[in-house]
Amino acid sequence: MTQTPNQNRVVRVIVDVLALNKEFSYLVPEAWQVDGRAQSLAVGSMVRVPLAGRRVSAWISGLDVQAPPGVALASLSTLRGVGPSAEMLELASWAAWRWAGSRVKFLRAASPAKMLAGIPQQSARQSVPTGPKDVFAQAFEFASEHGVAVLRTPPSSDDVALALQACRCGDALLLCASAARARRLGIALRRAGIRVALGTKDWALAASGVTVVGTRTAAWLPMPRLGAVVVFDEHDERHSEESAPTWNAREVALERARRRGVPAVLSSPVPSLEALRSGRLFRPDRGFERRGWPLVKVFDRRDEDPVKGGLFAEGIAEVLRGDRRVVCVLNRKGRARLLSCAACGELVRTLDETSPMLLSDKELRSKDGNESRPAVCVHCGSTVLKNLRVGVTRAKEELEALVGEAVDEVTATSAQVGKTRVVIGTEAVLHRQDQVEVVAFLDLDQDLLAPRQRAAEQTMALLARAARLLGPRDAGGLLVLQTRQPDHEVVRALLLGDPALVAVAERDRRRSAGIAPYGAQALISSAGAKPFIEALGQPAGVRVLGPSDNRWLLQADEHEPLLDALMSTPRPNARLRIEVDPRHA
DNA sequence: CGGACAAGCTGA
DNA sequence: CAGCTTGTCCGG
Repeated sequence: MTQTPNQNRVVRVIVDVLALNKEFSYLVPEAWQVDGRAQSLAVGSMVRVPLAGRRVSAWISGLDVQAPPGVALASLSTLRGVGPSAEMLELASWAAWRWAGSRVKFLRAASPAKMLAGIPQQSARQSVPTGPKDVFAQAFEFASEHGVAVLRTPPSSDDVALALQACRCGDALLLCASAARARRLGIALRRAGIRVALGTKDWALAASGVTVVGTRTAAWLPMPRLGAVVVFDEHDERHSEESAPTWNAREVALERARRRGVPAVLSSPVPSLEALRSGRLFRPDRGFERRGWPLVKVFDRRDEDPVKGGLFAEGIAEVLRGDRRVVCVLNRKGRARLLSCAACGELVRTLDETSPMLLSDKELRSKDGNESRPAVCVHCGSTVLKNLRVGVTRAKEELEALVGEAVDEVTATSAQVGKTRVVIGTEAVLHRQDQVEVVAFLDLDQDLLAPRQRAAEQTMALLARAARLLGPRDAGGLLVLQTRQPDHEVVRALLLGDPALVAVAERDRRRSAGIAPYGAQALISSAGAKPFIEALGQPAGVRVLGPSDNRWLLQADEHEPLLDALMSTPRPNARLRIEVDPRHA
């Protein structure tokens, strides 16, 4: 078989059909050779192709390929426009492996929403004046040499200064956890004279070669002259996609930086273990960091009169009354009730003190059912246990009585912010309110003891958000915690302004449980789980646990053997959900 | 995914 | 047995 050497006679494509994990070959129409369309075809170009009697969108994955033998090829239908670069195609393939998902999902994220015929390139690279030789500069210096640096900054740290530091390396990819924060940063950078693409709507601008600011989806924007990566609040769960594939923007950005050989800086007031494992930690001096966290006041509720002790600790009224703006947080996620001893105030917990036990049939039982004992306090032997659960709505009434004025309730569904001086709500209230002087966590134990693997870490993240709302220590804000666990590492970390305490405790927990980043897990569920597990067999280095509740858990010491096995196992013709590194397992 | 085609079910 | 539903296969 002969082939004309310089013309794209046959091309390979990835069709935009989620369930089709296969590539196809097509002929380039003769007419395209004449009018120049054939010459403008590139890997990543978006086309339409006939497939099984209909027309579907597709990405070119290979030019000038050998035609497969014995197949009558159809021709490309239309040239739609510019698509992701060959580099982004490869990144999408990597992400499909990393999160055991469809490459098509990632290619869609990397493609423009509106079709473009071409991209004009920006003129010369922008220069940004050098800044002070601070800890930001040190982190970038290290990352330029070794790839990744982790920057532990206090909650109210300066995003713009860090972003400018990144821009000194060239076009920067700057990922934020929320759209509001990304917008604020983008506008500030534009004001500083930096050319900025803000979010996926600016795909064409990004492709022309500028700095990119956005939320997790911006990790997929084209950046022909990428010079540095910063992930702000890298610990924030909003960097992870909730639905499968559950990809994480920090990991995608790191891989992108690694492939380009550009520095990546992960910044957070409470760095994740994933971050701490991927690069060296940089932080400002202890005094500076402490001053970046607000003042903390802990109400230790173990010492209280067990009969009188309601939702509010003795002495908290003085803090909540007055003229300061107050936000009270009471999370009532989950249905689990929480018991405490009416005599000594200790919480009723499992022997390892990690999760609450509930009363069922006059017996205490752990949530997983593995542990049970008579309804007696293990600390003092009292048989009188009381329910500590109070919902936000009732708490609001009690709070109104306590402070002697009206209190607004703010929930995730109520769109408006609270108008009263004192406001109460679930953690959603921390997203809504502004200009707050006191944040009081009325029941921190509920968060600390939540039946989730990462409860301590998530609580710390929540407290960091509250701390950001309050501002640095000299702003005069106050963080109030009501707890029966004043010695918990989260509480101590806050009192000392030292988030490392949580990281150390969490590291030990995860190491012994074999959870990422000290191991790899995948949760297999839905109707197709059973046939999939059967087809998977027993791959080397992978442990298959379950089924429990029709879900299987796969474990491995490293990601590679697990992900390779997931990728090479054929998918059954049924709904299948694979969650790599699940947050609750 | 969605069309094609085959096998299975229903009703008169 | 036509006419319809449900299942399985496969696409260039």
